[in-house]
Amino acid sequence: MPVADERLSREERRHRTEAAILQAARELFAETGFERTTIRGVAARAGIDPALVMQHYGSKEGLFAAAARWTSDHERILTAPSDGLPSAALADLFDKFESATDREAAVALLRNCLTHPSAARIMRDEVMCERAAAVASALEGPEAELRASLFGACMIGVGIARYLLELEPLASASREDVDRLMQPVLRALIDQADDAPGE
Amino acid sequence: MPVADERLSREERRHRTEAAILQAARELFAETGFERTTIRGVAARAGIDPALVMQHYGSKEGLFAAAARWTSDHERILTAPSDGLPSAALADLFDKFESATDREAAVALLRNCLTHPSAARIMRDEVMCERAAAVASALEGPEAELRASLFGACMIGVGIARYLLELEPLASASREDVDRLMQPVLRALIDQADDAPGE
DNA sequence: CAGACCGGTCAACCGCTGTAGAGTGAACGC
DNA sequence: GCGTTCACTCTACAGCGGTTGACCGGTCTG
Repeated sequence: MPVADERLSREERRHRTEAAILQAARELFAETGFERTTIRGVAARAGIDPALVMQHYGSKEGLFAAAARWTSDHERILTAPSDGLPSAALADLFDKFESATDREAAVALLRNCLTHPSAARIMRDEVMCERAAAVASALEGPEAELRASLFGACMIGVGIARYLLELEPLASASREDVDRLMQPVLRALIDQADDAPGE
Repeated sequence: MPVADERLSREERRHRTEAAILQAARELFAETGFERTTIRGVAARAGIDPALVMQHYGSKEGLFAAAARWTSDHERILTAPSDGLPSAALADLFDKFESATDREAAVALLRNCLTHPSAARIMRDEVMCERAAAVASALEGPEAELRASLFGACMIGVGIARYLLELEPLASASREDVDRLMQPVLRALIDQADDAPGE
């Protein structure tokens, strides 16, 4: 008894089970991390046989790679005016972690990026690196790259504290309040052109 | 062949092997995380028998609890004047992660706090909660707790980006540069008493 | 309609890992 | 000196988890 006992075309069946597996995998990777989620657990949640997971994704690694994708639009940051950059970056973060469709995948990636090699690689090379470059290009003044790094670091910190560690009162605060309070924080990194290094 | 083939008192031997086990455990927990660290691996690195680890620490959980301790002096933050708070907090972070003795334990805790339940608990309850309270008590104006949360979030972010993900150029930047650039950032959270919520 | 095709299931393998228990020899207290 | 204690080792167990290959039954194609 796979996806449903309706009579469906092969193609349609395959598509639905792949989606079911991916959904289950995302949930478990997000909740308990890579090591503690088992193929059997994913299969059970998806209501299918463990071997089927292997058939579709090859290995647990392959499953994770398919599940923990970070779909990001750098344009939103690139096209933002310099003084709208904090809002744009925060909105991107909020959208991702409060979207019904992207949340699990984003949490799955973020939760594992400290302990799982390939998650760390994606996080470092595909997410942070490109975003930092986008931010840096928008910054003026000295040490643009370093300030962009710190910008990214603060964003990671807020994401982890709010959505993974769920520290209060940050986790329950409204999106607007966080946005308002973080604005001057991030702006401090943008407007440091005058505070030249002490040479 | 335990600690060394010298002839030592039992007490001394016990003490030395416990230290060797703890050192090996800290390194591995810090490098590869809790799940990928095996008792056998720890024992091998310490040059002793796996069963000995169990005898000393009871279980893998017990070993981790002993290895990932966060020794922090909140006084440094509590006694800091309001405008010296950023420096104090950053200095505390730097000291911990650049100290030869504390680094491994701190990395071990931080690396596992997203995937390991007890590490998450320590991080949330013992580290962040107390520190946030200390920071909040130093803040004035509305939303002190929320601003303290964000303060902590940024600190976590910098720690993770610099010492775990090792994002460049942040990871290689000098302590002084990071301190200088982060000062106005953290100060923005402290000095927001006037930007009252929009009511 | 017959044979290939393919999504799906079942049962099993095999290596690894946490953990337990019996045993050993040197250090300790008397 | 002598029995006890204790750090330490060896061996083994039991369970789990990723992965595999044989098999089944409905769907597709000519």
